[in-house]
Amino acid sequence: MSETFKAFRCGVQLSTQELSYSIFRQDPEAVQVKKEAVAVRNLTRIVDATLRLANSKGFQAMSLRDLSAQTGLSMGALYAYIRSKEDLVSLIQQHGRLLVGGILRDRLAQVRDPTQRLRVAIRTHLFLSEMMQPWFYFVYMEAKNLPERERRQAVEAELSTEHLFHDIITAGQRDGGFRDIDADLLAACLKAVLQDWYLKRAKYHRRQVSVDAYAAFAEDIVLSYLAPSASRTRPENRTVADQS
Amino acid sequence: MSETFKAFRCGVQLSTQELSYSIFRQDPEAVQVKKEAVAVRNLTRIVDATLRLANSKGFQAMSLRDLSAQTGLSMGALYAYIRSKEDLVSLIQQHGRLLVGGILRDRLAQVRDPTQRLRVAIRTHLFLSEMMQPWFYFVYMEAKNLPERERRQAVEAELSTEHLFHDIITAGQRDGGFRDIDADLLAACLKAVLQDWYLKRAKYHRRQVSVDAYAAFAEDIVLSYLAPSASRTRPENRTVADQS
DNA sequence: GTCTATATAGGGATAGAC
DNA sequence: GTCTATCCCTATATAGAC
Repeated sequence: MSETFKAFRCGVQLSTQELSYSIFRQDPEAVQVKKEAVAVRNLTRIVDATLRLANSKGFQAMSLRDLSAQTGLSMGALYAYIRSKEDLVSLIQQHGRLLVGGILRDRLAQVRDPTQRLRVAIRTHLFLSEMMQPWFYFVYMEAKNLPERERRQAVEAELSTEHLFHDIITAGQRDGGFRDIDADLLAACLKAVLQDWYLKRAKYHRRQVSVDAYAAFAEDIVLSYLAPSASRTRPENRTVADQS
Repeated sequence: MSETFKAFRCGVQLSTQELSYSIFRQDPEAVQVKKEAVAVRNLTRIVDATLRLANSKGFQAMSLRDLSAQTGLSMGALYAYIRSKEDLVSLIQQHGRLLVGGILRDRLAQVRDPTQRLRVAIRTHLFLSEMMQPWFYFVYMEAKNLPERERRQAVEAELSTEHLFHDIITAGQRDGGFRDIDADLLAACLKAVLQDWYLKRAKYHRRQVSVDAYAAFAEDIVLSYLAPSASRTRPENRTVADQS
């Protein structure tokens, strides 16, 4: 049986606090405040407020005075944590990608069978975006507004997860019994479906669709499309029970 | 055989010029310039430049000075065509929706069979977004930055096309032989796949995927998922030839 | 109808006290 | 480490000439 979101969440260190800690550790010359406890606490506030404000009105439209009000820090204090407004976007994107990418790689390293790899890739991607929805939404929406260098990194990161899907599919076509379908297009569409989960999260929440249900659906549509004509994949039994 | 994009394009009046004409006709108190030829020509320039600039750096980040430079109109002249920067977004969204929505409705009114309706809905949606890609991209990306009232209209419009897909699917489940699949989820995923076409257009262009090929793929994956287990839908024969 | 010149506000960023 | 006060620039929007 596949892992549920509840189980997944317990085994993973991923939050805006982790992100802030990563910024504090790796960019010491960007963060002037040296006391770890204070720095991480306030950085976390800054990151959370930035995601909240930018996701509701856009990053450009969010002023540092808005940010100052939301975090409880003064304008001057903000600049003890960031070098500039632009710097803030870069840090959030960069370190978030570091965390998320690492977890996805770790999870997949343990699986060999193409069908299982596809299932794990789908679920992990969805679960990560569920835990960090504001970050995923932010990166997607603000990517085009970044300076050239950062923008290219964002596009590359996105393509690399698409290539991951693509490689799993072609591997399955070689030796997993998958049908001979355009792997490029299928990977792209799968990516689009997974992205919809965090882009339209409010809609799915309103309809009471759980991330586990969405994952099961995504797996089913892709795997049954890839399965040889005669046999359709049966969706796995899933317990709705909540014990993790 | 399904209609190709080339054929579709010939039978449809849809462009930023049509959009500008719609603005000129319906918002006479917004546009101070009264000579139709001049007004529509300059409005078209303004709309085109706005879409270009906003889609590359974001609407907020685009200044009216940028717009002035791109259109060749002075700051003062711009204000003979729009009441404010915010007004500009509203007009573009509103009138675009009017045009696009009308065409989609017209096309579907002629078809009864659920399978054919689904095909036509998919193709029409893709073809419209192909003809007006900058507009679709703009509306998607800037929706969340709109004032409350406009934002709700944008969300409603999006949900209404999703409901359209939903209704076709459930109709097909009643009397078209479609499998009993969660119609809500499938409609949502189909929408996501169609949106990916205009959101990631550069990627598909680079890979030389034509809109006709993408349409065929989208139809195939959805219809084969809905088809009863035994029989898979065969993709229709498609000519690659260019005669329209 | 279109231009130049200007009013006015709000933004990012910094200086220097505490 | 954090605050207040301030600098300076750019943005939207308008006035008034042509």
